[in-house]
Amino acid sequence: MNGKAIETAGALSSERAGDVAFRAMLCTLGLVERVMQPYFAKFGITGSQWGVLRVLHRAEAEGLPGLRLTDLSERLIIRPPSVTGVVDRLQRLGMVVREGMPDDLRARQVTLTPKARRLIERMMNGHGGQIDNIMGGLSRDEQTHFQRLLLKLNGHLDVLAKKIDSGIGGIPSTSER
Amino acid sequence: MNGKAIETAGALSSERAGDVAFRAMLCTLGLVERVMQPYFAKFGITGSQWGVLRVLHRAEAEGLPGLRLTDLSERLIIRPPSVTGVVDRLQRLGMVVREGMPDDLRARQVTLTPKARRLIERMMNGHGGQIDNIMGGLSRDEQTHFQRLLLKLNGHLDVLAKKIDSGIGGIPSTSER
DNA sequence: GTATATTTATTAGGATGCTAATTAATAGCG
DNA sequence: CGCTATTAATTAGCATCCTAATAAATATAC
Repeated sequence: MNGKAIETAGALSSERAGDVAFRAMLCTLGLVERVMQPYFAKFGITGSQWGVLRVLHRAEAEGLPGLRLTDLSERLIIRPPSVTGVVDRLQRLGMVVREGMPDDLRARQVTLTPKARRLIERMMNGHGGQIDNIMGGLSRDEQTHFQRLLLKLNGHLDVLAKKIDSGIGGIPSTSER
Repeated sequence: MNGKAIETAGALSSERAGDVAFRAMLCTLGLVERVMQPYFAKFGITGSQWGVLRVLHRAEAEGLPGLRLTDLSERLIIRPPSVTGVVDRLQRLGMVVREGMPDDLRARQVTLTPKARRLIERMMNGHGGQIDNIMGGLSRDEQTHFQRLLLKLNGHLDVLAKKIDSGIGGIPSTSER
């Protein structure tokens, strides 16, 4: 039940801005994934795996030696079971380690290995160029504006998502809106 | 190798606009999917399945009785094998039919069933409200602007994606940019 | 006219994401 | 203290997406 309705985002003149924007957004995201994929493949990992490495790298910069699966779940905005899978594969690749935590035997801390740190170092170099490559369709000003709109939209979506998570509210059905 | 590196899109002040925008975008994608999923589930289908139904509905409006798998692949911007899967499940749900084409025995035409048309009718009613719900984080003007930026970025990404598809170019490696 | 190339669709195998249900450990309440 | 509720992580089962490899039919080339 993973919804990824990507469609070419042509406007039918009769449609509202929100509608077109919505479809354009899904379309954009599909394209971004498609363009990024070969890039990550060159380093032998996937985009999701890079996400984990990146978050762990950031955590280190914050002074944290590692993160629990739950922390990763929160920072990556994916559910715990999904984290388990990605971390499993990263562990198989020798990129991370799962260590039991003394003070809470339920939790496991995920830590980067030296191998992962070397990879991150290597990837960080070309990363800016790759992003520029992707975002190059927009001018600097447009990128800034785009960013502002995205962050605002994200704030809104975050509220919606949290409502859904807490079971309350969710989505107003056709009849009650 | 499906890349979906969603991360919370916080800006580290030291980062460039493109970088933040890029992460915000991935983050948005994740949130949109998460919010849309329960909505589609209420109708017993997934977002991807809705994508197919919607495209077929549009095709009908264009006077086409149905579309080949390849046409769906192009319009949905997903690879043919993925289309096969989604259509399989829609067929199992009794929403579409695969018909052999007389003039080209390789191709199969996918057509909506009356059941699908009834569902589409029903979904179309609440759909605008759902989109408004999602896009409501932005004002009308912002939505319009957002749309403009997205379409522009899409044009750019389309070029990149086509380059990758044709094997030419691809991604400039770290050293050659 | 036959051999090769391209197109259409599918299968096989891997990675992600989700929900629901489980297991184990910690917290909290009476 | 002991029973219950919550939290952390995992497992099981679906649905999507992808790439690579096949099978079948059509197009093209010589």
